[in-house]
Amino acid sequence: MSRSNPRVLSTLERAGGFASAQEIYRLMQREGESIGLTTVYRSLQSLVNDKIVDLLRRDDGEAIYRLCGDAHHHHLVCKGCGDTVEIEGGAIEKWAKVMAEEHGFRDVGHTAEIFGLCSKC
Amino acid sequence: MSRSNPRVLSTLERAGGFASAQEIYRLMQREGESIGLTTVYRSLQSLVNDKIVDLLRRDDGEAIYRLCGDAHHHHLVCKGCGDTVEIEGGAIEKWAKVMAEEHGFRDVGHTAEIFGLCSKC
DNA sequence: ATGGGAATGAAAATCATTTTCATTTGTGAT
DNA sequence: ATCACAAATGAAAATGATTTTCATTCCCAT
Repeated sequence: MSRSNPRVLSTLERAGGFASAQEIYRLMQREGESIGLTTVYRSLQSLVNDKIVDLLRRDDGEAIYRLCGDAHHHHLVCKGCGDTVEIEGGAIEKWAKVMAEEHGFRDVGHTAEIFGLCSKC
Repeated sequence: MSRSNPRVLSTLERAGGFASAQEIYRLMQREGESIGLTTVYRSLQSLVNDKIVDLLRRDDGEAIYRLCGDAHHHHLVCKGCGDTVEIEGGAIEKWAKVMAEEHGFRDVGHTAEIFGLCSKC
């Protein structure tokens, strides 16, 4: 077990709260921080465990980590600049619950993301 | 460019219409079919291009391919047995559209999956 | 100081996926 | 049938993210 290296979290924040492990590593290197890739991965894992960051996937399958508030929410992501807005998904919660019941599923969770081009792109 | 090897599609069907490239490859081997992993990947890519199968991601980032009907729809996936139900998502379409407009996004698409335990698991 | 557990990181291992490239196959023209 | 050329195939190597190994360093309580 290991605890998160605080510089990793602070770098993720500085990156706009949205980056892959590799990107965070490169960013820290560029800024002259001395850290190993292994530690970046371990710190991010631990942050995910502690539910301080969310783990999403890029289209190519690469893991991206996103700093999150406490509430359950969803993302509106710009395909152009990667800008992300946290949005509320009351409609989804209801939909998921109804669909699950209808098909006899229990213990359900869900994912929902919207992606498009933001006004700037 | 290359066209899809029909045995790949037929194996995906036989697998319940839901499998990763590696699984399809192993399955074909077990059944004595002579095929290369490369061809499996190429065939699946081409099927995705032709919109005959959907490309999703496992939690670990591995690509999974799922045979699909024509209509836009979502999935209810069992975490236990992998069983998948295609469900309709009218509520989501509306939600996505509203949220996008609200934040000035255009050209939007979305993903939404529900996962849980089916009645058998 | 000192002993032990936690943290670190370099290097190797893993694993899915893609690329390269030489070979085979299919097809159409002659 | 034969030749020519494009498409398909697959073995092996390359790539790239992530994980594991393991030896070293740090830190803290005694």
